[in-house]
Amino acid sequence: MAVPRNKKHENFSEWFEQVTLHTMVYDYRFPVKGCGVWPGYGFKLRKNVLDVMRRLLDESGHEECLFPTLIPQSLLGKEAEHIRSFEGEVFWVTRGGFTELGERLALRPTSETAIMPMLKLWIKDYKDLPVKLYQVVSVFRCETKATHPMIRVREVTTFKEGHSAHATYEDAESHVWSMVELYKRFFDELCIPYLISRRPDWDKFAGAVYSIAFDTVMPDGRALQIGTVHHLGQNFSKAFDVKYLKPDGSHEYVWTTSYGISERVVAALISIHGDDHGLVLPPNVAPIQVVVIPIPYKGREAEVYGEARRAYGELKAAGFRVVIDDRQDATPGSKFYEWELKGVPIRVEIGPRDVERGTVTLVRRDCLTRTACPWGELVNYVKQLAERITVDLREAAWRYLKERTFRVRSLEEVAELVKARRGIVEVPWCGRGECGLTLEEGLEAKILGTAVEPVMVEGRCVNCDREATKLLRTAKTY
RNA sequence: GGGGCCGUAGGCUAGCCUGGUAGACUGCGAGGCUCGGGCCCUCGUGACCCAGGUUCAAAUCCUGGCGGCCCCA
Repeated sequence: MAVPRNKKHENFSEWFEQVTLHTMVYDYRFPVKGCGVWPGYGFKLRKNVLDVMRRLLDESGHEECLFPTLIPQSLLGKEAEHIRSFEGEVFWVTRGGFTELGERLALRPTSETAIMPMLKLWIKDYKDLPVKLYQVVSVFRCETKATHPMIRVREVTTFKEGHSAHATYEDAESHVWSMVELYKRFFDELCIPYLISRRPDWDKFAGAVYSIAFDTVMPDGRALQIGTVHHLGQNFSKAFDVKYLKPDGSHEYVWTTSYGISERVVAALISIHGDDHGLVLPPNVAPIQVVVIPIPYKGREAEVYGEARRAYGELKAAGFRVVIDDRQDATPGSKFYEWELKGVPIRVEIGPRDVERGTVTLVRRDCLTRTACPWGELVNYVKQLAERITVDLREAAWRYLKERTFRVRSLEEVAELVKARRGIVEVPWCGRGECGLTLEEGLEAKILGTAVEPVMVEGRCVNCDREATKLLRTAKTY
């Protein structure tokens, strides 16, 4: 493959598009703005990531469902605030064949308004609660601003949206925080670091009481929202008239929540771990975990290929996703290059030297270091190496996020850091919306919100100099 | 919302200013030679985003569309 070793930090956009294209993870050449294709290798990666999420949701009592893509205008518009925030970027289907439709149909921008009328049919009394469901679908937003492959698209192809309905505010509230915990476990498994913030009131999900969001920092220093959890209160249940019968015979509207992640998680995974050689994938989601490469030498071919096949067989039997690259028309060097680009976590090399010594050479993708492994230990070594790589990737990623998170006390400092796109900046804040909005405008940056975890807040609001009560996070965003 | 740059084989790109035969590298196919970090050689294959306009002649100039990148608000 004729790929120059792209410098990830020199031109991140280009690196991302080139690496995902050349590894067949994602092809952004489809001729519709903001729409990309997942070829086989990328689809497998995406599937492995989704399987982690499915496992976590299924274990927590969710049921996977599937709702229609088309939502009639009358339903989409039922919750006033909700529609107000989306209406500028909804794709509308107005015609079927040659005839105008009686009612316009929206390509769902998210599914609250498709799910609520069904909950109304499904929920009768308190025994039907809570309802916990999710679906993985495409959602559509006609982005007016610049689109970016996988990061800001018009068809979000991998929207995992969870929805729940509860009998009380408190039940919904506790569900919100248990979903925050679930998302933490999810990102931990993918070795993706995050900051969790309560979004400011002016930027919460349309129709929500409050929104909790996960952000990470990309290699160009911009923050990327990778997950959200919303407490929707009774806003949707009132708009859609979803009530349940209480034990005392009275009726009450249900309390709902919703929470989502998208292919942005895959984008974060690729961007955070990747390097100038290409992808670096955590073993648990890598489509191929181990590649075996024979290093033939004149006169020794039979032994080398034989031992390589033996290694392949042992690893396969042990349950690894393993391939053997025994192509005879490619040199070992070019194979190293290709499999590194694809991010395969562990490479097994077997050459004449290994045959003589009775060893196998293992190379880890993240740091490219070699170790010789005795034959009897192969499966154990690979297992341990995979765990080691996972731990090291996670640590390196968290170290990176910490290096990219700043805590300062003055307007000058935050302005400088934000303008230089150094990452996420935390500042003391009085908690008043007007100060937040003034900051957002003055800094030309997004206010991500306030730290969710307990933090010591010292100092005075960077905008108005009142006593600070909260830690405010801000950054340039996607 | 405003401004700039750009679109040439599968990938990366030269040519465009100054209109006249589209060239390299890589990939792909065949053959030979190699093989512990992208071997090499020969032959073959394959492209001017779309629609108009100007012109004897358009990849090149003009207008519009579609698509991409960057900067500013």
